[in-house]
Amino acid sequence: MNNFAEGVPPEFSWLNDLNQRQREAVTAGDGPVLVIAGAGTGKTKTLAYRVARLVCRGFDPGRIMLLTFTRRAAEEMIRRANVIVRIAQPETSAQASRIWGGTFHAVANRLLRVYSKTIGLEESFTVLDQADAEDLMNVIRHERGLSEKDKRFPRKATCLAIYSRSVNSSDPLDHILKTYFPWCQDWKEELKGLFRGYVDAKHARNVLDYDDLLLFWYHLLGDEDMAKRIDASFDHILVDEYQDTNRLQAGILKRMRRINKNIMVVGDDAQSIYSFRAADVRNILDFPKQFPGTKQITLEQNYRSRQPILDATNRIISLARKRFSKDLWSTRGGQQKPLLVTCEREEDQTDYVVRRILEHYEQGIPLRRQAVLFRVGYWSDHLEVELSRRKIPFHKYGGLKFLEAAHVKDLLSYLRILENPRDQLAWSRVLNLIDGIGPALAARGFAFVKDHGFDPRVIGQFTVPKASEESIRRLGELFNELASGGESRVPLGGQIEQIRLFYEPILMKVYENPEPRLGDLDQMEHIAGRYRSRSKFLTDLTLDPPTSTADFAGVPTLDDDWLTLSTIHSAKGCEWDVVYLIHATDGILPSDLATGDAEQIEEERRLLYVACTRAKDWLYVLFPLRYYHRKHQLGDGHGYAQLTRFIPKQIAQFFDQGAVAGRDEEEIAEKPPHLKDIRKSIRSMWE
DNA sequence: CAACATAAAAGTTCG
DNA sequence: TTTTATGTTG
Repeated sequence: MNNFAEGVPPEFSWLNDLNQRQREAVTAGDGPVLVIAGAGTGKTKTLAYRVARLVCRGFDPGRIMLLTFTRRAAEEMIRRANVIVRIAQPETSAQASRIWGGTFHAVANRLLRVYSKTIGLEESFTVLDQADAEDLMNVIRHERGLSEKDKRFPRKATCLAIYSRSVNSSDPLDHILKTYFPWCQDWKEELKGLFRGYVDAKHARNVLDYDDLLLFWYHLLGDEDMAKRIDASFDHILVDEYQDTNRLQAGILKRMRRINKNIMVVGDDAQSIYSFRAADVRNILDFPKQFPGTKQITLEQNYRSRQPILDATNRIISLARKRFSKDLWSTRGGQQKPLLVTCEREEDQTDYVVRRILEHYEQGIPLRRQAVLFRVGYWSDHLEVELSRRKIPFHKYGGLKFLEAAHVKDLLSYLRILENPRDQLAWSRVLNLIDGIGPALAARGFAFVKDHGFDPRVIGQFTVPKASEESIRRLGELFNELASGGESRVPLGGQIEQIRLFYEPILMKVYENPEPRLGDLDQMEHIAGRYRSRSKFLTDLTLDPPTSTADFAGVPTLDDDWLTLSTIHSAKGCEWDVVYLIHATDGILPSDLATGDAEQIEEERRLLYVACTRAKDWLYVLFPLRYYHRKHQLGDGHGYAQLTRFIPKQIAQFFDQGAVAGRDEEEIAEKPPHLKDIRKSIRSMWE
């Protein structure tokens, strides 16, 4: 341990920012540590300080691994750690940015590219996103004749879900089928065959899916020498959101720490909301068993929410079946209870939310510090329309992603071919786009390329019907320019430009409404401008897909201000001054799709808990009584919808209650949360 | 063999 | 509403 020069403030001066428990976690010595951190208890801060302290004590940042749930979380922690390091030890040259930080998947990708040779993986492998993986699964499904109508074999998405759960939970297929996919039980043998075919197909195409990233990492560590080598190259491992890791991830950590036992995991069992990804709360509950000698620290002081909000959220979670008992408390007092607002119709809910947003805005809370949360992406549609109409800027997180749009996938397919010519999915996409070429010809075209040593340039010589001759020749020319002379010759931006020259006429013809799609291509080119390497660009897009329009817009200017709309899942780890939870309706939260068994319902309860604990000062829980356009069947159509079952009477009393009726009627029985300053509003019209 | 038309069925949350 | 299997036509 280097202790640097005198005159530097002793480290306890910056450790004073922490409470005693946090400090214990930050300064914990060697060995396994489990931190149970309730919502808003300074989890990010604790991890950032821990990283900073390790760096200050002389650990090489390149030998620290920080696993988080999103890349943004990792970047934020590393940024904060860097700031602290620079204050604590201005003379150090240690850069926290050299840390191995990111999601399990992203770190796996990085490790696997280093060790690819040892496990018989070609370094140029590409990563399939979910849609690609589904498509590939579908190819095998057809090949094996499992798709005839009378068979009613599970659809591609279901097949992949079953496969994925098997991989991630390390449970036997039998058990998975019985528990989660009982209607597919009769297909056990066929599914096994399908999965074998799927694994082979990925191998042949030199691609990995998301699950493979973890699986290959796990198996890489299965070799004892290799495991020792990798173990020895990381002094410390820190894991955030441990409650949302699955068995496979736990297995990886176990194998990463066979010798060195320096591992700290942080999480909150009350916020476990990813069981659909095979996350297993037992991971965090059993951690002390997996790592004997674990030091356990619980953080209970909440720095986020005002006490009345905590009173309500503590009650909500207190109804959960089993949990690590902890009661959050805050020194942030206040009188304002959270609000429970009954709305007559969805329109009333929208009106109410928009009005409150503007009021808070005038009160001095910028849009950036307000957020609207919902269970499922499309439930914000109505609100989005209204926000656009009123020109209130917003960014939406979660829900459909740009990358899933067909035209974006088209464009990326050209790049993927250049990167990995064995990627048959990309080939069939690109070939099918040419008029007159369908699945059969595309397959022959791929075989043709394969017979010529996977050189994409030869596609120009592939014989096709007259109508397609010209197009295929130009495709050959395109690849000729881009694939010749190594990657460096044409910069990524130029590559995309040339591809667009070829692709845009096709796009105009194939899609009915091409204008907004052209705009998306502009944005793709714009993002690509930030990358030098094509391979990095492609993997980044799949491992860290842009989740909102904000990611596309690049660095926002300072005076930009926008409201956040987000699914509850994407809101994890975030906080806002004002939070509006819309559609807190039974049937939506809990989702009708998730009321199968008690465990699923419990998870929906935690979802509500996560949503409510995002709020610092103001919390609004809204639910409309009536739905006209029923996107899902809510009970028996005509009846009234009901408030979520997770806020029964005895809990509702921790909320102030209000109701909103039609547009023209006034609010009834509601105590306004603050006095409206009408003069100020009127005046502000002219500012 | 590609392209379009038709009918039925499923439909979340994310890396 | 979108996806998926199948039927019909050029």
